[in-house]
Amino acid sequence: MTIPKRPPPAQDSHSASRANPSELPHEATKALPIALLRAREALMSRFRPMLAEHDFTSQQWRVIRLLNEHSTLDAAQLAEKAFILPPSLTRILANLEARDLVTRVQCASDRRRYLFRLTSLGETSFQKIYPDRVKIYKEIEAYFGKRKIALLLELLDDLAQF
Amino acid sequence: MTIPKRPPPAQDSHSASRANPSELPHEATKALPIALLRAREALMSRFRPMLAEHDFTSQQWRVIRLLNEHSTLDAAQLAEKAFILPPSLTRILANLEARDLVTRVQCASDRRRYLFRLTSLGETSFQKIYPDRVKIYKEIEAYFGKRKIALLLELLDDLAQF
DNA sequence: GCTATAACATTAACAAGTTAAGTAAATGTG
DNA sequence: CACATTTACTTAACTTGTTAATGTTATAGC
Repeated sequence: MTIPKRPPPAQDSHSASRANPSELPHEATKALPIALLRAREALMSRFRPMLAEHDFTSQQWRVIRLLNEHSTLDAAQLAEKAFILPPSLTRILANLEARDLVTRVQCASDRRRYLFRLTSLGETSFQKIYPDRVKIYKEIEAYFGKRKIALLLELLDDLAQF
Repeated sequence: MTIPKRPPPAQDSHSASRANPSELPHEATKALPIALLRAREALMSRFRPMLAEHDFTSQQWRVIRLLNEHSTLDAAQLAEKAFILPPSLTRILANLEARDLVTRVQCASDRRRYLFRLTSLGETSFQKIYPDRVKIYKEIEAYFGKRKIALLLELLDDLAQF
């Protein structure tokens, strides 16, 4: 995202520093949804350029990665695991099929479903990208520490139950 | 987002449960970026329908809220505080201006800049929505606890420095 | 003062998020 | 079997995310 920093505003006549008796966050920058966004962006700003060099978006990569792990998945399974809504997934899969990275086979027992699988080109792409991903993840670990990552994951999973 | 749960896959021939000697997350669902996304979505799935009833997206609402707090901001300040990239912000502001919720004034000392301000209609909209927002935030607090929220915010801010 | 450079906002082009509606296949009930 | 309902995926329409390029205004160096 890389929003450029600016010098502090010359003046800011009101309310930015007022009391907050309710103790609820009133500045957008202190709200939980934004904090989650900022933290995620800090990570994605490292992964995104790397993936772009391989001509993938982060969503496309999630699909590739899942198909590498599970060999075949249908659209609903991909949507759930990659946390991508079905309409987005339809487009992403169409893109990946057009690039011959993924193939679809209609499921025999339920013809509403399609099973997706990596092509050999898709597998090759995965193998090329994976080491770069590991490298970045290790940088995150080096900065943040395994313990804090584990703690953060725990809190996030808990919050996700809400 | 509300991705429907599905029964576990009938069979999953390989690698989903293999050893992971590197101790790096290999399942997409365990990666930090996805965990951040899931947690955020848990929150947004509450805010979004409420905002939609008032005909706002969460991004539009962030802009409205910031202009309520700071009375006037230029685009760069809004982009930084709302964590929205300039091209998106341009469209959002155009939308809000078209709906007469926000006005723009060209800055006299620097004619590249525009200062944005809520209209009275914009202020009214803010006042209508704010109580609903507080209500939802209190539900989050009730579920998650102030202590855990504070801890999570701390970790997220730390990670955002990466 | 003039020119090169930087900064602010916008436009363009494409990918993805979001909601609602649509199509086709499966399932359940009478 | 006929019919309504549900499920899986897709399409449509709109908004936002993302990168690159453009036009305009400020600023810095000469």
